[in-house]
Amino acid sequence: MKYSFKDIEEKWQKFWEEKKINEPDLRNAKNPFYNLMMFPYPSAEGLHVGNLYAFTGSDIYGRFKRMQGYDVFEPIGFDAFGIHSENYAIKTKRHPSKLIPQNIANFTRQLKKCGLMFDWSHVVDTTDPKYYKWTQWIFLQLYKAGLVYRKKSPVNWCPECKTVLADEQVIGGKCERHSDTEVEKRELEQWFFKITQYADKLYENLKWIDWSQNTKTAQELWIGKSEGAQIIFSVKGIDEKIVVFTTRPDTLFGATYMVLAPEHPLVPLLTTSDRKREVEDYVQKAIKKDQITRLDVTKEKTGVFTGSYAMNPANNSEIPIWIADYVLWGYGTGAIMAVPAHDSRDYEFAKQFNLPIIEVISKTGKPSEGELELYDGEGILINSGEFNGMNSDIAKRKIVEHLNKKGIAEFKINYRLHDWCISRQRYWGPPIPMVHCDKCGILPVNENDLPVLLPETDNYLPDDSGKSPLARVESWVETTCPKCGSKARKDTDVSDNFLDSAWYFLRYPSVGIDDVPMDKEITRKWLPVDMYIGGNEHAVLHLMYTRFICMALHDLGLIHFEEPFKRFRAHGLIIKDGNKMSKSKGNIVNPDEYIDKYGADTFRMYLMFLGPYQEGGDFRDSGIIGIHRFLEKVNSLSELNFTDETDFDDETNTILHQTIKVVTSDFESLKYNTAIARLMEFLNYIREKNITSKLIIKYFTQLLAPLAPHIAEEFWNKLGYSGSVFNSKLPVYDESKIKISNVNIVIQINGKIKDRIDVPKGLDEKELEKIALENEKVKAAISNKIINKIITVKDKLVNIVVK
RNA sequence: GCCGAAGUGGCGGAACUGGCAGACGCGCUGGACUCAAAAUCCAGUGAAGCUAAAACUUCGUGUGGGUUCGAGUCCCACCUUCGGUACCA
Repeated sequence: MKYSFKDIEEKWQKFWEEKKINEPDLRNAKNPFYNLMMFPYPSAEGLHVGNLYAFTGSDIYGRFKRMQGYDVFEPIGFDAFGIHSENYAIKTKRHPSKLIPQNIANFTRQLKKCGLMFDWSHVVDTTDPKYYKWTQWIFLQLYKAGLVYRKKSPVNWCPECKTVLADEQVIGGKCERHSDTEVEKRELEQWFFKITQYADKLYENLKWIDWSQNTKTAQELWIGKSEGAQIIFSVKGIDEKIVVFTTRPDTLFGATYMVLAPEHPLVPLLTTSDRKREVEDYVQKAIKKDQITRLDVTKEKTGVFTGSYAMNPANNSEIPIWIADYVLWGYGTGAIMAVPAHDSRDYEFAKQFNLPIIEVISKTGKPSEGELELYDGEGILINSGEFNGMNSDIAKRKIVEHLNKKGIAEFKINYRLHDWCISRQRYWGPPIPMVHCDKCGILPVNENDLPVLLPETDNYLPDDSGKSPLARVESWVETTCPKCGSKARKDTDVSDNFLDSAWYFLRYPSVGIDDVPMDKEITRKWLPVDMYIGGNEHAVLHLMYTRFICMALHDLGLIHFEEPFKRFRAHGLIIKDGNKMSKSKGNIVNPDEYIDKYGADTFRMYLMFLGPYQEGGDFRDSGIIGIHRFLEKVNSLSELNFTDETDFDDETNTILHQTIKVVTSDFESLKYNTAIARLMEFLNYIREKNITSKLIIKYFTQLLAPLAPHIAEEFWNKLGYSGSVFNSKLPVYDESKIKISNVNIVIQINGKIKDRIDVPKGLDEKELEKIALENEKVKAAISNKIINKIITVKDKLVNIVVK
């Protein structure tokens, strides 16, 4: 019989939808399992193979859990606000409010063909006022908790997007959305979320959360916790202090100069009149320099002397104060003590400007001979007064303690992480729910007045003014002060798209309940998420922001957990012809074509067969046919006359139960490629042995179901079972049925294989040895040699070592 | 530069705690079926050597060393690719 995948897939998709097979009872489920995948941005181009790869792998896991008896909730939604959507709308000259619903409809149509176990009754669309009302509400809760503030500071400005960006959205000095647009620094007043207040918790929890290690490492590096000390340096002849941060207080005696970032506020004060011109010149240039050149490590160091000197508190020596752009205003205190002997950057700078280099750490405890080379490791202190001879790790503590008594040093932990700049000067996002009143200042909108609706306007293009297009919609901007009632103005920025996605999964189970963002009881039942699968490109974006938001909501008593995901696994990337799939490379694959040609089951399995799910794979058409043939063979099983046989020979039992065992554990560890290989082997066996037992076919169908849901349902039905195969329980393997009576052991001489023979399982070492020595090939090979020793491994091998 | 992952047939990839390298699939070769082709089925398929054929021998998991009776797997040094990060004091 022909494998008419089209009919089969349509039939079962309809069945699932009509019977609400994939809609668990969220209030009464006994055994909840929340299976989450990263919701897509609904692009106009439609569903991408990358999306489908991510979804399919997650879906297989969800279906697998379901067949283990869980009530699985597997929702989907659309991350439809944001610059990406808006830029596309601008490009194609269609208003985002018209374009996005079309895209969502198209995505929905495509997704419904892919055999995914979505609960379509709980869809989130971030642009729906019923959703973004609560996004704004979360903003207000954080504001009330003191986690939101407004500050004028140098922020990242993308000249292409014409908006500010958070640090996480600047990739290598370029805009996340425009990989060839350099981000500029602009001094603007913006809203920030105090994510740094949670820096330590974000960092520490990484030690126990069950996430892919590479994701955790990325976050660890981004948060960049470093332990050290702050030390105060006084300035000669001026009543000012310079505070520095260092992780190496043990090298204090080797500090031969200081460096301030060009933006440091003390710079004008420290500059002597004779140096003024040079310094101002340098500062001007440095600030103007774009990020890329400034951060280019390979270029020569530049800097300028201020004319002032500081006192090294260790030995009261005078050290010159310099300004250089290798010191960053955004990190630590924006000033350093430079220890050229033991820091590569200081070393380079000192060489360039002929500054003194004093060795204070050496491996031996004695000064190095010959020309002094950079050494940035640990060691023994020299040239350090009373601390000489001390180990650097002890000296780190002692020196700070010593200075602390004088009140000029303290231990300090610094983070690389910066506060999250949340405002965007764009149109397509939730307006920030704040009001500016001349009398009362800046106030939050009353919660009862939410949502602050995004105004309809055709004049939504961003401009270079540093103001959002919303500022141009006068009628919308005008409002009344929530406190005094007089005329006031709405905040005209919208919030970052990553705020929308920071809490979408909190909303899913409560979709349809409109008086609260999250129903308490349902949230307690379903959250935190049991399994989250997604791309690692969000390691320091979405995955960091969402942890912060949950921690904040937790501390506000709004949710009962601080870590949103019990498990997170990053899937690999699909590449084609050695490259990431992208429009610019012209190697985009449209899943529709393949699904039309081979069916969703084939395409799903093919994607999973490419390689280990957590490592990704190389997309090439040629392999699809193999999976399609496999499913055709599966389909042809339906021509069998099934028997009720339930007693099988040892071989069949062994293969059956081993297959169940291995496939089940492969599903659990997301090794879908080997699970598929196992099922292929099993099918080959069934065909070779002409097995017609209904029971065996049933087990096979169940194991196949998570991978190829449509054909599995069809078969389930053909076997005479009613309802959905996904309401059945996966078979559990029985170890006692795995009977191997004979094992194939290897006989080696000096580690080289001479023969392979079948012996009964469980023979002891002596017996194996005897068999090996009686082997004809062995006899021939060792005839006149002396046996040194014999190594036997039970059920595996005998190795005869001869001279 | 630093951090991480990986390098296995013609290709995608298997190989549990060191113990039969190349599972499974693609491709290719030969055969069956066919007027022929496609599809399907059967057999073979790491390389070299030696054979009429088989048997057999040698080599073989990026490179070079090492540990071990035995290394794709462990250790050291290096090379390459991919990903992340980038003057973070």
